[in-house]
Amino acid sequence: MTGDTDDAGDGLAEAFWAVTRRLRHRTREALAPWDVTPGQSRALGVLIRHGALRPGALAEHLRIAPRSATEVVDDLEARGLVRRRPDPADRRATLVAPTEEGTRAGKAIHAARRAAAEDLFGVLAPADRAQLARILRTLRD
Amino acid sequence: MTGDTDDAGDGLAEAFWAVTRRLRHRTREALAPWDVTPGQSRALGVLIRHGALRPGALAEHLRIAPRSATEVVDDLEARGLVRRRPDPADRRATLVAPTEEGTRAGKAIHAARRAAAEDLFGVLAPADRAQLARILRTLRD
DNA sequence: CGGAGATGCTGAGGTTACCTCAACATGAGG
DNA sequence: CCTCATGTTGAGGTAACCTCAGCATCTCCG
Repeated sequence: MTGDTDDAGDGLAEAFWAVTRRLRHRTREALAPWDVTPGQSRALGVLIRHGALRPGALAEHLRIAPRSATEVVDDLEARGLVRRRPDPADRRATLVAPTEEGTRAGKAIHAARRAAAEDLFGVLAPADRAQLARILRTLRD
Repeated sequence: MTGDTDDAGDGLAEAFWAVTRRLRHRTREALAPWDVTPGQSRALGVLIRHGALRPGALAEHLRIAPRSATEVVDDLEARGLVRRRPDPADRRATLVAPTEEGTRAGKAIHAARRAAAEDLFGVLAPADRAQLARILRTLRD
């Protein structure tokens, strides 16, 4: 009953994890020059895409607890990549926004991340690349 | 120079990460009934595949520090899934092997992990599945 | 208008999964 | 047999998360 999918399914998951590991490894290397943790770079990316956010909102985007967002922001602020300012609309709240330097770093990081992926997927023939993109989109939904 | 790969490369990496997250999420859910950490299940898998191993050798397979393997083994031993016995060939060393129950749990975990992947990749048409497997193997090497 | 309760941030302190370093027992070669 | 290498583990550290409690402020309702 399952004979026709046995090794295809099995090999698929295994191969997928292997490729994931490779991609993660390259991404990590590509991000090394900026000396930011993956969590920090994710946070910076969110802030650049969304503009100023409260720590709580940032936490939601990152799917971490609000208290943990405080820490990420602390770290990014210590590196001069973001700045806290009081929220004019609510005196309890704080708005976190990338600094000039943070925006620059964030964009460079994004580019490096993309380049790392490009480097890995670059070995594929254009047709395979299109196939892969299509299949991955199917799996994503 | 890069115009022809822009959106393909970009979408690819993004889609790949999205699928990875989905797969990780399902795998985590599938493993929940056993209440073992990913690290523990990896270690158990290695021990089942390789038979008795010294902590140091286990650490190499898991790519963690030897000291950390001691901890993983402690946890698995506390759950009754592995057992330590003196290495007859070297009185400094210890051999770690799955118990009967550990072997059973390890195999069940492996099956659950495979089923989770099968569940995700199962939405693909057989031809797509074959394409994906081929492309992933290319990327892996 | 004046509480009562909700909300936003953060200090304090815990957990997990890793790490390094040093101690101790044992092995192996000159 | 003495020295140096090796295998495991205790002690203690770190990073990235967590919960809980406290304080300031907002919001709404009577």
